[in-house]
Amino acid sequence: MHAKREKWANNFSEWFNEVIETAGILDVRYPVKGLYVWLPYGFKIRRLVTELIREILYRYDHEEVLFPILIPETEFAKEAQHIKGFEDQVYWVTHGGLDELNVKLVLRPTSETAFYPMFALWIRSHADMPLKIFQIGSVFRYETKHTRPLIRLREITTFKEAHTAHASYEDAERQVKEAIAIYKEFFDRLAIPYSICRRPDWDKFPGAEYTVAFDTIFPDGRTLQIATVHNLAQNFSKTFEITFENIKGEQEYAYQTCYGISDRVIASLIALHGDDRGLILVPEVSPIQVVIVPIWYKDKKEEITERCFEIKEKLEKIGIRAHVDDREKIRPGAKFYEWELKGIPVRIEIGPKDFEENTITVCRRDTLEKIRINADELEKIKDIFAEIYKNLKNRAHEEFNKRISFVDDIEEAKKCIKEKKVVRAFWCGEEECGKEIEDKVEASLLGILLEGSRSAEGMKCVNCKKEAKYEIQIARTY
RNA sequence: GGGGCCAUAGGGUAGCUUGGUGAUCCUUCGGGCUUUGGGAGCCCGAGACCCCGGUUCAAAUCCGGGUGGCCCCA
Repeated sequence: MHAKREKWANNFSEWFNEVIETAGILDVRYPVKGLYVWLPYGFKIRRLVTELIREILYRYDHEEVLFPILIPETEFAKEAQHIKGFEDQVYWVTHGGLDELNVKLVLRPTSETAFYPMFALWIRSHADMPLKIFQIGSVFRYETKHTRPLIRLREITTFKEAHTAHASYEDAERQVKEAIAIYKEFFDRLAIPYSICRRPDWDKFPGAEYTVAFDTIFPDGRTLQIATVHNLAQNFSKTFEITFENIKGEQEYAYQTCYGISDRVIASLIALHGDDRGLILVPEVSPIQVVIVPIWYKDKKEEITERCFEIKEKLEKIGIRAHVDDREKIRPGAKFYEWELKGIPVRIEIGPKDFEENTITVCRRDTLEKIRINADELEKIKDIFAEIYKNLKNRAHEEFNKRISFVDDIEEAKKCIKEKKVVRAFWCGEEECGKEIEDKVEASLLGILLEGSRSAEGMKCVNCKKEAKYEIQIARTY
């Protein structure tokens, strides 16, 4: 059994905005368009999510750094494709006090042009590589489209970007695969389903040789790009003079990759697991994993409260983040709704009956199922976490798969898109034909499916009917 | 990229056409008494016309501009 998902399914946009505010994630009333305030509860989720990616990146030998937010125009404009891709969406700092600056500064929209002049100084020989570093911080983009909390921001506050340099193209290719593995683990642990596509050339990162992207599917049928991995080859190293002495003693340009994830992970976490009662958090990133609500009864009040705190301590001893909600003015029912809205995976109730019989009443947020267990069997809570994770993951994957339609006719593709589906079809690989597909179905060609794709052998292109080379994914996007 | 709608207490609304003491129900917050196994009841209290300019004796209301929000189409 699960709580209803009617509003979530039918009126997603409203549901999302409401939950973000009422659950205490963001305050959207900050007086600048596209900028929002992280509230304490949202900030805790954000911290746990960034800790998770940090842990994985460290395990894969990445080192963390922090670069300045301002980039001089002279560096920013060096790479022709890059500036072309970003010039219409950067914020400029043009003045220092009343003086006009000689060299204007951009608020970084991404940090390649901040990192790479330093790479040129740091890298001297093949022994300095692979160089793998990352940072977590804000980037700024002057979005002209409709801004949305966590989805389309003017300040992306949680941009987790990694930059690497390598002594060979092969090693950069290996790094692309490693980055994909890192992101797969990250999203898997958050129970977020995704597809992995190689973006078409006309939609790759400005300055990259190619771009691989992770997309998930939202309840309204639109896809959301949640991570990208770029092979930069030698494009940036040539403009930023990042050279190294190779084994043969020759100077060579470095091979580079970069990859990033934004606040959209948290948007997905909220959107994909929630229901009409609010959030449902994956236990690993829930600021409170177990909330304990005392059910007071006349003369037993103090003993029951005491028991609650004993349980909390025992839970903390076995590594569970627990909280006792002992607010006096709010009745238990109101507390239940509030913690459900916030997505706390497990609630424990301790009332007079539990007190007498040394039991606790355990309620799961995902299924709302209530059971009573012995108060000495707290290890069982960990099993319940595992079950919640598994259940959320299965449910999200089912939703994801339900949204995908396999199509071999362009009219049918158009129809499916209209019905809020994500389309998979075969494609000849020609750019002209690909753009024609986008025009015809009024959606974006997300790219060539890299994982879980069907063989294109003997298949025909969905549009031109010539020999197909790849399976592609087409969708309306955020 | 194009078009439309909107802004009044923490949230949701009425008032605006026809300028004249800013109201309402539901809610939020503070205080008090009774309560507590799924959103408690009663009493008392707090809190608002988005910003800048114009018209006017007088602007929430009319006019201009700005900022912010939402929706539809491409």
